[in-house]
Amino acid sequence: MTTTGEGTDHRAPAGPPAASADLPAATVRRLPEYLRALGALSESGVETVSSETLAAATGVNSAMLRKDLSQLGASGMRGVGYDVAALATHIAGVLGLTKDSRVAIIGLGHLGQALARYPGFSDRGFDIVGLFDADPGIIGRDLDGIRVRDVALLARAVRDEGINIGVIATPGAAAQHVADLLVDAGVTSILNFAPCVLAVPQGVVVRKVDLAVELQILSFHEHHKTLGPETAQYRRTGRQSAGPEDRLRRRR
Amino acid sequence: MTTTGEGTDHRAPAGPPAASADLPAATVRRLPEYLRALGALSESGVETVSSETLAAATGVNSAMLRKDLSQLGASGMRGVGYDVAALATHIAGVLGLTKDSRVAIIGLGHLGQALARYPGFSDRGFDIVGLFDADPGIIGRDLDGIRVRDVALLARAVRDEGINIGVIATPGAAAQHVADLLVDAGVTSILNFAPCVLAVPQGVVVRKVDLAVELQILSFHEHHKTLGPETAQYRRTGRQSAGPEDRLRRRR
DNA sequence: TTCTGTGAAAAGCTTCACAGCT
DNA sequence: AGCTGTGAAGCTTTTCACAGAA
Repeated sequence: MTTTGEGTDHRAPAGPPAASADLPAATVRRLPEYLRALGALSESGVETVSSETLAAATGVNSAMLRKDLSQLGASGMRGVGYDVAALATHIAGVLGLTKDSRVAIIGLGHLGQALARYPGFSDRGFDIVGLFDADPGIIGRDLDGIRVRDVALLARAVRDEGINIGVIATPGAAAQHVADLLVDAGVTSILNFAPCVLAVPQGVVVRKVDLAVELQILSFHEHHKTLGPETAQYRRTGRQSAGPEDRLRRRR
Repeated sequence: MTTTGEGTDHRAPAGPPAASADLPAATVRRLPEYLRALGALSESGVETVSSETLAAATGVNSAMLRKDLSQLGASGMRGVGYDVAALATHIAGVLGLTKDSRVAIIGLGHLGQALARYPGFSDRGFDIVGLFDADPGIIGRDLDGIRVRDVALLARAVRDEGINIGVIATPGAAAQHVADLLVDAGVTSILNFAPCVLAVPQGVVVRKVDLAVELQILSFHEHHKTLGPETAQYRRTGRQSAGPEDRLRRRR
């Protein structure tokens, strides 16, 4: 996503600070991983880290990590590495995590409830400010201090409460309707857990997570393992060296 | 999004018949989507479908769909399209869904419990046969008829009960240990929801789903919303999921 | 010396455009 | 006519390999 043939030929000479907008999609996908690994390092008291070490902690190639970071405008110190704290701050800034996002979850079946209570969201700067469902049996319930409201109130809540991310955890049949409500109310970022493709206008970003799809992909690999004994080469999963760095990771 | 340990495959030298093994990773990722759309079509009574229609239902380009299917060895009828039922059967076969997989979920916090009850798993041929946790307060509980067992019993259960997929939904700190248990017991397919990179031997496929990562990617796009929305790229409604995000696009 | 930043090459993925079957 | 199957082109992502800063 967001790719442009950039990277090398930045036309205007006097390059400003450096655009962190318009990064390659593949890079953006990896930034949260880097950020998480940096957080772990920071908690261990590490102050600087080499691309090699950080790459190992995130499962990528070190050259790619360096390229990602340089595209971001971040910079390390040759011969030394990257400053853990500064880099984390920089990445958080690029990801827009400096201000908390306001999230609504629509659909509070088992999955929606689990998402509502998932500590990883609030831990990483996402405020869950609205829970909505269409089932009268669920509306009015309290989940960790947030009351579930009728989905009919969604549009107003989006506007009044500054909600800018919608998480759809409804059954597939309701998902498009909910997406329409969100989009009409002005939400332009949607995370969709329903097993269906959503139609949304340009400018609205939808990311889809389908848990069953993940299992089916595993099934494929499982099914084809018997064939080509060593034709398929799975890179990266293998450990390269019981490096001293990976054993650390304590409390989140 | 999300993925880990994808194959970088080098095809075997001479390609005899037409293997459905060794498909490009990108193709494999789309197969479950095709299958879902075919299921929906089938329920609507549709018997044949064109690549254009099926592509629209899954949010991909029709040429790509055709290429995916031909790589699979499936074939349509020129001038007509694809037989819905036959194609669904074929894809299910390639994905190895003809025999049910046996799944264990380790870690039954909110997320694990939601996964244990997620109907999309059993609906699509995944039997959840084991639930494991380390917390005595959870061990012994019954979730939809399955009793949560002590994780100390995991290895034996894997062997005795033919478990071939492990789903890790523990906190990050416990995930590597659980992965080691699974691998030692012979599991070669792991779905990891814990926010950490797992080290596993070659041959073990790990897919990672990190819900917070998805939100952070949305945050990035939300944060960088600006300029040039004048690139009509996908007709009609927008695109879906981890699709191309484009913007500047030179004309040729 | 160590380790970053980056051209250049390689690999992979997607789209185009059209030949050719039904 | 309608639609598939596919070579070729274009684009993106990854990896290599090394110049050069600290």
